[in-house]
Amino acid sequence: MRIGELSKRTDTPVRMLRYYEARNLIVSERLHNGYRDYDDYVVDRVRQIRGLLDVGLPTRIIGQILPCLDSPITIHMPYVTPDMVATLEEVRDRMAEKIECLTKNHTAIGDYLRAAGFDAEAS
DNA sequence: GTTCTCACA
DNA sequence: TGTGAGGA
Repeated sequence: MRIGELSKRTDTPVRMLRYYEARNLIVSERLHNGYRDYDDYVVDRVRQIRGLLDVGLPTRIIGQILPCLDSPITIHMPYVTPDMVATLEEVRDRMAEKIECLTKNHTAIGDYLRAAGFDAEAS
């Protein structure tokens, strides 16, 4: 697919998609006319990138982490810088907080629905 | 109509 | 990262 479609499917500005590519976060082939051509798996890749970005990971670090999250899980850690470790720990903790918060609200809403007699949802 | 690259202050 | 120029 071309960049316009990828943009729609991932809800990411075309501008940012080219930016991610410049940062080596995603790759693309080139059509005869020079247009970028993306494989379907890139859609999930971009969503994963957006997810990491949302939690505060800079593209700089995502570029080093992403290869480790690829299909054949290659735990290849070339150069792990101290600041990279620090950033990851911080992000990991922030995610834990977010998960805890979500779990709490998930439970609360489930309880409410059940109490109101509208449940049917698996907890 | 779509995408491309380069570059700005 | 938004925006515009100038091409193909």
